[in-house]
Amino acid sequence: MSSGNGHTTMKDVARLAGVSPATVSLALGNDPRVNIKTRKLVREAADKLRYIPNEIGRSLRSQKTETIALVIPHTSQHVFSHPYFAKLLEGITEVLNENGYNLLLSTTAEENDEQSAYEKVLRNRRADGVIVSSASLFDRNFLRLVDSGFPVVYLGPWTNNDIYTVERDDVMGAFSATDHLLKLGRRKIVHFTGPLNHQVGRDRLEGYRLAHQQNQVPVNEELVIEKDLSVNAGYEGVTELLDRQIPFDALFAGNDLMAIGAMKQLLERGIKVPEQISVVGFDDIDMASMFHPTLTTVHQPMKQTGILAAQKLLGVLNGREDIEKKTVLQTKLMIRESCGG
Amino acid sequence: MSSGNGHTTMKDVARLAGVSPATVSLALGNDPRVNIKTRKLVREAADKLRYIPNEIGRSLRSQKTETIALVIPHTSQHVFSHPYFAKLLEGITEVLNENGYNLLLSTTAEENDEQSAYEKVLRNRRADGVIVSSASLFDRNFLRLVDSGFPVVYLGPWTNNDIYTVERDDVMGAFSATDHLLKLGRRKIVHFTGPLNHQVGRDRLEGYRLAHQQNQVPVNEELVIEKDLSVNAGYEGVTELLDRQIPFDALFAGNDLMAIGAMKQLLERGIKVPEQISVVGFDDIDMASMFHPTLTTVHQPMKQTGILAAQKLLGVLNGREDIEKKTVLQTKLMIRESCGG
DNA sequence: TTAATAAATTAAATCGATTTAAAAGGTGAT
DNA sequence: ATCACCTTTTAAATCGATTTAATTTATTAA
Repeated sequence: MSSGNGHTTMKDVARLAGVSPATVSLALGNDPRVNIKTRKLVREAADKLRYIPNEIGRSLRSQKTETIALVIPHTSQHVFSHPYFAKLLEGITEVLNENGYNLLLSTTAEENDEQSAYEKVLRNRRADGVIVSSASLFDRNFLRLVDSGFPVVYLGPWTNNDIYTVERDDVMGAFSATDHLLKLGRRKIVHFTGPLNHQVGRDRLEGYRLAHQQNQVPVNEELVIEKDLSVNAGYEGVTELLDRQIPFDALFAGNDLMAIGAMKQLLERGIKVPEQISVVGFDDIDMASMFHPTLTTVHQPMKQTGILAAQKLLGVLNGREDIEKKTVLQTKLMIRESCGG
Repeated sequence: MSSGNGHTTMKDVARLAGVSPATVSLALGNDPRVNIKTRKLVREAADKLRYIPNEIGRSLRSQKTETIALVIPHTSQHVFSHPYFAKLLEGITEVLNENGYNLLLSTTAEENDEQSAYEKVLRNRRADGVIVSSASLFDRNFLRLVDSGFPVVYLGPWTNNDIYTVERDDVMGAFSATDHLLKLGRRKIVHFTGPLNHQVGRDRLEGYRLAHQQNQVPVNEELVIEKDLSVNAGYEGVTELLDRQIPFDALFAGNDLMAIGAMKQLLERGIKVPEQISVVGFDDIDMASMFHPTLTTVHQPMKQTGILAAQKLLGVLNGREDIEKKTVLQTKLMIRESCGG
């Protein structure tokens, strides 16, 4: 039933149909140059043999892989556990499935130049394009990738108009959260920022400052604390604040996980949310509304980000000219119980 | 600097080094047949041109892709949002990265025969092997895949010894949870099962029954309720029980998400956990200990599952003979606050 | 019937690597 | 100088498809 190692190849179909491999290729591609009767003949032979084209062979010739890579730069792998990642993946796979594309998931533990996820996947030609999840600023591997002209969609803010991006208005999101707390009369608002070597963290901090400025409330720098975006960081952040007896009446956490960790510790210390401390998060993960009190948070369209990024990349790959470089998604403050008022 | 479309190919290296492509291939493979001085020469030329072999060409010839696929059968894509998936992915990518393998993520929305994730990825030859996340029983596409002899590691229980599996002792896990509740004196224990067309759901139900049997407590079939494994299912499950005024004093949820949803609804109805109702979950997701009360649950080693599955598959691909067909991971009851006692 | 033209098919090159078998180059013994 | 043998290099086939250019077959016009 097959030629070589046990798989049905085009040659097998050609032999059964009594035509040449070239005809098979054209016929299956429904090329009008092939007689309609021959086309039918070939299709029947292909069906009978359950022929599925070998994508590797096809890729080599066409210089296309019908695959895109999602690159997550040198990470502690915990990203996977972040709900953002799951939703992003949902969106991406939905679009890719609709368009018959495959998804290669690429991570690198080290920042190793040679073996960086960028070098590996891209120059390998294993994917036609990449979606790059927000990298730390000034990663030179990433910059090299951009320079190389390889199709990239970057998830996050980018200063100039060189590359395709899907971003959130983090400044505005953080502004709305902080502004809401200020309007509620809170004046000592702690902000747990995410890592400040990522633009996300910087932008949210900027929004926090902006809200203070507009409400003519000075920022107490002691209340701005850099943390990583984990539950634990939130938990420990509150521990430290309480132990150091720093007074505060609200917390704007860099993301929901931190907010959840913080609320946990506040609860354990017998501090009432929102009566004593108002808490606001960022992301609006599914769990946000499962806690008691339910978490007020800045909603960001995570799945939509994945959808748009994938559509954008496919658009670029298909040579469409009408693709805008920058897509900015708006956030929305979801007011629930954790901030009171 | 390059031959065709802008990428450095082996021919380019050969030209620069003044040797034939064949020599380049052998030299870079460090074949002793090539003179040591030539090898050095070639390596230098390759470095100078920043040559990276085209994996597609290599794959076509070697019939290997250095890629494995994680197949998630016809799913509502919500799987991604389940913490189990994230941890699994962590484990898998860790092993793959160590071994220079790529990961292809493959899902299918439909059960469509032709386009099933199995057909697509496997017969395409885009991956050397697959890890299949627990499928619904009797999926004929899956059975066909197994028959084809394609390297497969299946995540979940399998009746015979035909295929490589990594499984949990779900029966035992569910037993320990239920037994614990019974030992606490609970007699009307609700069980929200997961979908019963999956072996997981069946096994956990079996453990639930077994515990009753051993404790000589009859099972009230009205308390066994089939639900999907979501937060919402747990929430609504409790709503229905309360609305139908079915008395119960404990709940063993098929997973933590359901338990969390259930606790949410109990809280809203003013029913105290664990004083009035004891709750136990299954999985031990990170969030389990963030709730109040903290969730008693059956721990399963999710990341370890990924690690073992990946190691097993790579072992099979490398032709190792000492790989055991079946690996069964043990669970562990984590006693926290939600069940009292 | 033959020439000109159109339609259908196929041989062969190509994509980028690997690998086998053949060729070329060296060395030492006789 | 010749032969045998070993080392090194390379030509050519191969993997499985696509596509161009050439060939074969069919159709129409004269």
